[in-house]
Amino acid sequence: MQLDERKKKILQAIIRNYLETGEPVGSRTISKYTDLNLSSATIRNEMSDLEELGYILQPHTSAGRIPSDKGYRLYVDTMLEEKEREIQEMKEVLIEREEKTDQLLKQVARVLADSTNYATMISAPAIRKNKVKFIQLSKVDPHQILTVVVVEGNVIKNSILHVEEELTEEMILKLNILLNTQLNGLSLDEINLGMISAMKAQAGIHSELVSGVIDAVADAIKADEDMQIYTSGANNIFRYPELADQKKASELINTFEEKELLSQLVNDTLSEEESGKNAIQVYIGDETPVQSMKDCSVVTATYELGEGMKGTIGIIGPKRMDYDKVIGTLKTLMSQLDALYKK
Amino acid sequence: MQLDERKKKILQAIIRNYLETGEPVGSRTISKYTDLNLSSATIRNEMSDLEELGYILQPHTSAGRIPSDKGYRLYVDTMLEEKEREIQEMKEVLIEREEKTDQLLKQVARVLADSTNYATMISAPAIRKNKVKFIQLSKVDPHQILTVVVVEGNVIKNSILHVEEELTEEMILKLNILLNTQLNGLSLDEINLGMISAMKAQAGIHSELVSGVIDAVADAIKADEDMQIYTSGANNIFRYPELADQKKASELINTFEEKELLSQLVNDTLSEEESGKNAIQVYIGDETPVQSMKDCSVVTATYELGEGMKGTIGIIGPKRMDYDKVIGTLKTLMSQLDALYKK
DNA sequence: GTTAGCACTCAACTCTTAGGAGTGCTAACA
DNA sequence: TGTTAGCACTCCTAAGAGTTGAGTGCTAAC
Repeated sequence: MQLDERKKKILQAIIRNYLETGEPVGSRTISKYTDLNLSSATIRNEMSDLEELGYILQPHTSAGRIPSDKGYRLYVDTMLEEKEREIQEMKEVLIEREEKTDQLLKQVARVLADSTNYATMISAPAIRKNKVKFIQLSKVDPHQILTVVVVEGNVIKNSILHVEEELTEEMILKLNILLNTQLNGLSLDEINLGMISAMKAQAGIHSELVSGVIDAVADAIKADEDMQIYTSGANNIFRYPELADQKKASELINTFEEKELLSQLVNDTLSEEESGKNAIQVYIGDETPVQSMKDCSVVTATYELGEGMKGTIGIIGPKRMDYDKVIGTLKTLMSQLDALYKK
Repeated sequence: MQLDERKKKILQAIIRNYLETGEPVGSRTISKYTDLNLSSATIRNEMSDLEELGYILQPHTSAGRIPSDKGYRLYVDTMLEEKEREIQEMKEVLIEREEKTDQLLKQVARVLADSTNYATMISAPAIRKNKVKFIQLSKVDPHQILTVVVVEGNVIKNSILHVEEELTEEMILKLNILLNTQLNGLSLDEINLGMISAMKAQAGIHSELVSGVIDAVADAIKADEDMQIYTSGANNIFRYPELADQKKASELINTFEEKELLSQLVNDTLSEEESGKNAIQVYIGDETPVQSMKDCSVVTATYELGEGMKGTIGIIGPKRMDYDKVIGTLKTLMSQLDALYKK
């Protein structure tokens, strides 16, 4: 059996209707509210075919039909590309120029959640491959040394090291020079054991301090291992009865709180994106890398804040989410983030 | 009418039983499962009195009784002080010595949530009154100056300032000395406009840079304005049917996600604590400063990480939470945090 | 002051019923 | 051959009736 034009139209009508109402949709509804001018009986025949093809399914006999994951997939893949979206006006006001990236991200998550009524997440830009740009030790106290490491993209990381014996200013200057000349411009992969022991040798009695600093550098570069993820609008899931029952809600809420699980989503999106796919990914039902979201759909997008720092935005909602609107909104948002950092 | 010893015992029995089961408790239950040796009829009379006194209430005629807020309050205030708790063994292993305070706090929240089955929150130590300890400017790029500010308690804050014309190393050294001599040891309140303009005058053409640095200092000190709060176990609320209905759950989840609301709780706890009250606060029902928690009980405690840096821990659960256990756990935890930072 | 007994209340559960939405199938029509 | 009308059938849902059981309040007796 083939999926002809009429079947596609009917499928589209079913999905549209289901997105709106959340109720299984019957043949009579389709017959009445489309311009196909077909009787409900004909629609029934077609629907029967569509079910056989796996695009829709019946929750139980004598209920209407609801889209299957495969149906949603088709909808998202083909029907959507027909018309490039009339752009959803984003409340631009809310995104003021903010120096602090994390503040900005939180705000983006919130605005998105407010305007879509879905749950949202956003990951801070990953900086995995960045290089050391600047290292500075300073004496804060007789026994405390402040280490500051700046990596490319101006991500700053610092820590305080405790030293047993007081260091002279001169010694600190020397160490500063040593560290900067040795490590500057290197990424984490490039700093190997040989280099470290050579540096330790040069540092003489302060070799311990050197290890401390190296650790700090390593920390700074792999800061994204415990990736920062901001979420908002988790309570929106209660808007959708199919997600609001206790078991599912509890699992989802948990996923949102323990950001570790969300990072799978981020990683998956980033790797998909790297492999040349579209910047916007749609995961429907079981396609998601996060188990607890198997009853949801997730739309993710990759954004870039210049200098190759990439982050991920995700919108999590019911399978019957308004794909049109969500994808439109994400596109707008991405171009705005882009514009923001072009400045 | 007076609350005699026997009434107290019956009230206690009612509350205990309700805490366990979550179901309204009837006279017969009390008659059977206490050592009072009274018939259910007598208990009924007493219960009727207790209801008149406002300690218990009936959800509807012909249901058992449940404790009122007033009843819980009495229970927490008096019954609990009788026996100082046999200390709940905390999974000490989980609290490893962690350099990073925020990591530690996250872990504490999680452990608490796991071991109590309630939702938990923990606020990072406030550093409002701390003083500037160290300021350092360094040139990262020809046009980028890194500012590092360390305040007491070793909280470090940094930002990158953009400058139009390149500064010489010498100039930076001069600015460093100027800033450190002027600002060292001052708290935010003590840095006034007069000082700032005096410093600007001394900085000459680099007065703009000075304002930048001052801003950074201000940021560092009032970092707690957007207070860091970590939460865990929000999904535990689904364990308690009386909180798990959609409306309440949605509100609670939202409160947990938008940490702003929780900060009211933190502030209230801190101010109560400052006014000499006990270190552990119990908010029952309407007593809470956070509207959305009016169907919950909240137990909060203040902890101290040395040097006067105080934070708050909160446990949020149903009114029928196991007050005994929660308070015991909090006490243990606080002494452990104490020990941790005595080291 | 305590207790036994009894009538009464009310939520919760079960069972039944009716209604309605929707399907699948068949036969007739263009 | 595709489309349609008609009809029997399924199954969910809501509403109502009846039953059960826990629990109360009151009274009278000990």
